[in-house]
Amino acid sequence: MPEGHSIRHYATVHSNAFVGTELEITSPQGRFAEEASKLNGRKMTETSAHGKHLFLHFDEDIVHIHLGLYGFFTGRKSSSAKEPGKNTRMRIRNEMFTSDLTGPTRCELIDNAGRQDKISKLGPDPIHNDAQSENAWVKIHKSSKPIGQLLMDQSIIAGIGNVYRAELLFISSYSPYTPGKEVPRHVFDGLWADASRLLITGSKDGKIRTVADNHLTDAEVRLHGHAHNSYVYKRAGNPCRVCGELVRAVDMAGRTLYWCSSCQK
DNA sequence: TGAGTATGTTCAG
DNA sequence: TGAACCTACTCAT
Repeated sequence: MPEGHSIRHYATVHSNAFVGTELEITSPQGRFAEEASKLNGRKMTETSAHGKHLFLHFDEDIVHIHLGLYGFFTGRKSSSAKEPGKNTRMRIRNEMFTSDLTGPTRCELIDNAGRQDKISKLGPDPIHNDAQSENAWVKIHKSSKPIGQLLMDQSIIAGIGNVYRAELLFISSYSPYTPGKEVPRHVFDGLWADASRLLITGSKDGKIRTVADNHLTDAEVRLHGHAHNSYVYKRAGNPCRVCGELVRAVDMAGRTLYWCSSCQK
């Protein structure tokens, strides 16, 4: 589920497993083979994340990864790691841990200037304690595009995807169709605070969890930890957890937006 | 077995 | 705005 929370999660996992140790780096699929051979045998020095972009640092060389729609990492103890599949773009391995990367939109070797360039095109990331929410507010406050579209724009706020977009707007009881310039400051502040809280919670175990316990059904409570619960995301045609009205799915700028027209005025 | 779908980005027109 | 990219999974045939 590659929204900002998973990227932060992967940054932490790779930092804990690999930083400071000598690594075996390969590209079983071959599409990262040249770069992998340059990194093979070296030490990872740090990891960082901004929005949906992950950076694995090897001194001046940095692996920039964007998972896109399908990309994911599989992590295992090296003692129990299987042979990599033919689609494994990159395998990172030391004595203790093995991480396989599959299906990323981007996996490339860049330098620090390249990393700065990527980050400069992104808005503030609510998962960072020192993020400047003011920069996002200024852009939203000037825009006539609907807030549902603006929240997904990575150059305004980095890290929010379709799931968090739908859930954040539901939690705020706000209509996704309100133009950005008509969104009051206190609503924006609430959205930002919730985004920050939910992204940080989600990054701890790499899962999106947005529904308060008192809004879960008994069956879902029994499945807690296994079920993928949401208020509105992918719940089109089902009754809203709060008011009972049917959740809607509509197209907004090419992406499916889920919302409750009764709760979100 | 094949079609359809998905948490995203980029580029051509 | 639509297509392309990339992979895994579900569902219908």
